[in-house]
Amino acid sequence: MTSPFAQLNPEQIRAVTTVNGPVLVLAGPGSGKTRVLTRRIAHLIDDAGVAPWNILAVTFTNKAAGEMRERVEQIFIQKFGQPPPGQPPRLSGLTIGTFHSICARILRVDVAAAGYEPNWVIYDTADQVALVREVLRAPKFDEKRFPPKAVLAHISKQKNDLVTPEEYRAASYFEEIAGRAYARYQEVLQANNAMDFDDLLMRTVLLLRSNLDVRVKYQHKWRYVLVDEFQDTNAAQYELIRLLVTGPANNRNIFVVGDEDQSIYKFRGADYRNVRLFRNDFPEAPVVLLEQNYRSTQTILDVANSVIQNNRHRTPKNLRTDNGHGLPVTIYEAYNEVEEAAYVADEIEKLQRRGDISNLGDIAVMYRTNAQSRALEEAFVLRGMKYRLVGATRFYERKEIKDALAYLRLIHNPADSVALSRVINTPPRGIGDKAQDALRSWATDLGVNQFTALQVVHHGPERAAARMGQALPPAANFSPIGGRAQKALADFSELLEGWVDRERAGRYSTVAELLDDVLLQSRYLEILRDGTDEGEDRFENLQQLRAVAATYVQAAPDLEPGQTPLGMFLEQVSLVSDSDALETNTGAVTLLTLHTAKGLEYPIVFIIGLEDGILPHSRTLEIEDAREKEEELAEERRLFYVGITRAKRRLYLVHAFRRSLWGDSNVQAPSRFLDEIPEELLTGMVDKRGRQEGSFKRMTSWQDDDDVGSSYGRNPRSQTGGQWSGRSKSSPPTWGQGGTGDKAGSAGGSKGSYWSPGGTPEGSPPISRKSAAKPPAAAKAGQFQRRDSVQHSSFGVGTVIESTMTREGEEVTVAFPGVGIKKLMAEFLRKM
DNA sequence: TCCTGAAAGCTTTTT
DNA sequence: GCTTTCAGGA
Repeated sequence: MTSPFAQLNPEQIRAVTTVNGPVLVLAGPGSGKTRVLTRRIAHLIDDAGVAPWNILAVTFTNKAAGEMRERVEQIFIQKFGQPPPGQPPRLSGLTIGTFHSICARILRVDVAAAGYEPNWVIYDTADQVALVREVLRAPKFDEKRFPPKAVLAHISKQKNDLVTPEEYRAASYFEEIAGRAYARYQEVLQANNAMDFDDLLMRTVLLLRSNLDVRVKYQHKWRYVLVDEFQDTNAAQYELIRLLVTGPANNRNIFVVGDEDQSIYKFRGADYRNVRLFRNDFPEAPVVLLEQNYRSTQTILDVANSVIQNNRHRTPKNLRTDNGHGLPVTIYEAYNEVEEAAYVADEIEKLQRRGDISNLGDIAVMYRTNAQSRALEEAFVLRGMKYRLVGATRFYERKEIKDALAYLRLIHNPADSVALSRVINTPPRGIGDKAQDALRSWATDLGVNQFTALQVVHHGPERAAARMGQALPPAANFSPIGGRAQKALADFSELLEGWVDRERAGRYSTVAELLDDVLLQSRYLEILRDGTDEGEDRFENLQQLRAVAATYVQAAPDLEPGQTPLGMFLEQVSLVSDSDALETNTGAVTLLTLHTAKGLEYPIVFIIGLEDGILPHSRTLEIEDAREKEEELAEERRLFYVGITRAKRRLYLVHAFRRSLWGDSNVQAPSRFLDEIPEELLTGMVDKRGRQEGSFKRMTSWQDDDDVGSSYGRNPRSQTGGQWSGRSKSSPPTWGQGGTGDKAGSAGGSKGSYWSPGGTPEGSPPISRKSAAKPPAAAKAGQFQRRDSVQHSSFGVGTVIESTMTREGEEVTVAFPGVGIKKLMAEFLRKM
């Protein structure tokens, strides 16, 4: 039997085998830290005899948690062979998860101690903004000039720093207003029986602080705590783990792994100085440095080193590898974002042709902001190259999904005013702003939630009070709502009560059945499926949601007491993110932001948009306070560093000379970070003269007539001809339905089959009916297909990329060589 | 109350 | 350039 440590180097073995007490591992990128974590878990269980249920491992994403569990299982399979069918018994009870999911789990059990009802729900960012907006609208905040987002950011920061409304002290007028909003915001959250992401952490910490019994319970439960990506923990998260391993039991078995240089979540409250805090709080902890890199070539590491060493206040590391030097890093300046994307795509084709890669899945293209994916997508679609977009339009942020979830959330927790506001008039049912305002203020007067007020409107005060078993104040006898609005509200109440009653009675055996009821009886589907492609698209998304909902079954064995399938489903969809579903080896190029790239690796990596204003981001460059600016710049540099160190074999650094950024096209200076890379590590468009003069700015090869008096003395290259036809205003490319690139035709064949019995009242395919009512184009529906050659009177001959049916008729997206990508109505095109 | 067209605002990054 | 919000008319 081979030792589980066979593949570890001495540094790693030391980290793993120190069983008791705190350990701090400072791990460079690609140093096998995940392996160290998994080996340690295996070692604890297998060699030190620790029970799996006494171990808690915290990771940064759910995906990382899943992978870690898999890898630990793998170790045991290697040692003991395949376990009998079912869970490997050796690992049952082992807890691996994100901070948020672990907090949700603690709160699920002990939420009453935190002052919540068991059917509480989690608010996402959009819900938070809606709630802040509502709070700021209240009369006592007559200053409307405070943007809800800024106020929310401030509130969020307080929570992440564990500053309660009572402890809060304002230092400016803005902070004064924000502080008052914070207090009110927390009140409303609690009244709604809801928590936001920050609450999950803060309330758990407050619970453990105030309730010794609960704290001791978890101290006995989790005697060994491991934390990955420690540099990205915030104050609340750090306090949480401190509360778990110190105090009454004081086992101090805390094992943290992190890399200061990869801290990229400051905006979320993360503070890499937690590493220093840890050293203070656990002075006895050995510090293990992992500097050996198993991922990249030495050249890539040298580039990474040369960049990151410009940050101050860091523990210097010397990244080294035995992988050899490999190829120099390629640098390329594109004319604009269109050519940038074309270069990336062409280069990938070249790599493919040369056999440098076996699989498109070996390649990742990384960028600072999600908006940058657009040009890439267009280039990839044009070439028929498979790609996979991570993030961007996130599934759970789509309108129809949020609507459906709001209905479910409201049924689960009728106190949820945000969900109620979202669905009360969606689809339109005659409850306008006035009626909603009346309901809201009447509920406030009565001191009840809006669902209760709705029932009073519906049944009258006596029957409503009897129905709910709740006494109502005398004011309940004087409803300010009458006429049409009353009828509309009563009808809505009837629907809602029906779902709530049936759900509480356990009449739905799966969450999908409830969802079916909701979408049909609310006539949501009927309105949604209006015959447009977009409507069908959204319908398909709902089908996907339904598929997930169908797995939440009433009789599930793993349901915890007091927990319903609906509750589990809602918690799950709140805590899961898109990148969690990120599969590897899909045979497609991965497009992702530098942030989501953390923890991943690819043989070939392109980093695009390396310009001042993009990376580092303009928000950073605009900061006036010098100190703050330096810190933010350092964070941007770390982001770049993270990107560089994802690459195993080849790295491309790409920037554009011009870039269209919200409408206007601007000349872009190459990123200042590029100046930090020694020339001998680079190949491609490196201009010695320019670098001697100290700036990349002078080495551009593009001439631009906007740029009067500039020193761009050279001729523009002419290779790609008229691709951008002079001024880049020419083709602002707009794309189909907006960001559906990640869908990849997933929903199965049952299109329109279920839900259709009552889904469209006529029972007929709605598409033809509705669009037939519209003039000419519909008659020749769908006459164009991808790859068709077409002719246009002024653009000439082009190739169809996509054809979509809209209310107005067929809309065709065509690539015209030398002109660009155009979206046109079918009647302006002739098939060739 | 709802729909339409115009205007404003907007973009870092994510659990 | 795109999306959300606002104002005004049916």
